[in-house]
Amino acid sequence: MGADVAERRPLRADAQRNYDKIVKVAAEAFAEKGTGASLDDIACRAGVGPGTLYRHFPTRDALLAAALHDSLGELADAARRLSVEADAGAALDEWILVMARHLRTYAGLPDSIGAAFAGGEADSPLRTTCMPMQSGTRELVRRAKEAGVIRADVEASDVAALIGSIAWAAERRNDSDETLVRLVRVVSEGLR
Amino acid sequence: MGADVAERRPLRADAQRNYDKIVKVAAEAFAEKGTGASLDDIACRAGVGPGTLYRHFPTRDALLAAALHDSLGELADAARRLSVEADAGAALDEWILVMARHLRTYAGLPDSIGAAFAGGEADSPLRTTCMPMQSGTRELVRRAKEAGVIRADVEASDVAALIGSIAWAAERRNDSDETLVRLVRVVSEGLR
DNA sequence: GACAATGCGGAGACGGTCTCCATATATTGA
DNA sequence: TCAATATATGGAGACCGTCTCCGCATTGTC
Repeated sequence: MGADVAERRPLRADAQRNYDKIVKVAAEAFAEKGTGASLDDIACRAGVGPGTLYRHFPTRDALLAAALHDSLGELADAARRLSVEADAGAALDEWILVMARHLRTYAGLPDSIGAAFAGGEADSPLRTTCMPMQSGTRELVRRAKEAGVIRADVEASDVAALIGSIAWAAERRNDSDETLVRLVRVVSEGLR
Repeated sequence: MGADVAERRPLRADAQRNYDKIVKVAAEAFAEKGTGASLDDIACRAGVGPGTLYRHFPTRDALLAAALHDSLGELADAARRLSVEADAGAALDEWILVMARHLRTYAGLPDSIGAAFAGGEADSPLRTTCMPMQSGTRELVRRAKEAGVIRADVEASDVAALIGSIAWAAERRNDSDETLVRLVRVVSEGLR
């Protein structure tokens, strides 16, 4: 949970302590209540005032990005690994599944990330943090197209949207991982 | 916009007038702001107090169901027409497209309907109103399976979930109808 | 015209978001 | 060690949306 950030000035010791505590509590709250968890409540549970929370994290997305920071690293690793996999089709299939599972970390995550990418704000912290998701998808789709294993009339952004939508549906229905796999397979097959 | 309802007692004349006006205004507001439009604001625009709105429509879903009432009828017609179509595969494909388009009537509609079906409340007015969506999907999937044109390991509820998720994604990205068709095709193909 | 029965409005409680600034704490350098 | 300064804090409160309650108004009926 080392949510340390390379900022202009290092934070004052007490500020860093608060920052870390807030991120830790936020991760728990998001896991429990979904991405819509009350921010004032998170501040309270972290033992700080609302003002403190909002100075460190001006928007909900900023806090969400911080809470997601570590696990997003793992996803970037997966992207690197899969992009050198020999079988481009199988690599894409696995990527889709890994992504879909990842988007179930918190209830509402596909919504939050979808909004961050759809909204105009290009410098949204959540968007920045989730860049590996986009770039990974783009790269793996590119390779799959190059290998001729998926149809040409589908864009990488479509694949990203489909992954998000599958995760959204699975969350809505509280699906088992087994069911998620079934939904993912429909999309994977449909891309062929 | 004949949102008349067969109730135990006919409404008093003024009450019926208010009811109709609220539904009319609500349809506009939902179209403009999505399913999350402010209810107090709808009441205000309809020239009634919040209390009046909440007595007629105890929940947001109840109002949404009333606003959707008419167009849902058209959908039921489509279901009837398609369920006697000779080509069961083509019928299912068209149904998926019709449904997906319908779910874009209001921003947030897939969310609202998804929650109504996922939530425990079996007598939710939105759920009741949207029954044709579920039964139509079930029937068309049944016929397609019988004809052997779609894979056996997919449930009707999976198809319903996939349709909703496509509509969700299309809304998020503000997709053109053309793009929606592309996404729908991926799912249709994936079911084969 | 009078009297139920029915329906209405809007004040206000509640909970969430987010801001502002007087106060408190950490850090620095003499 | 102890100012002096830079930095960070918390919580009161403005704002907005939801939803309820109940004194008052309107309608339908005899």
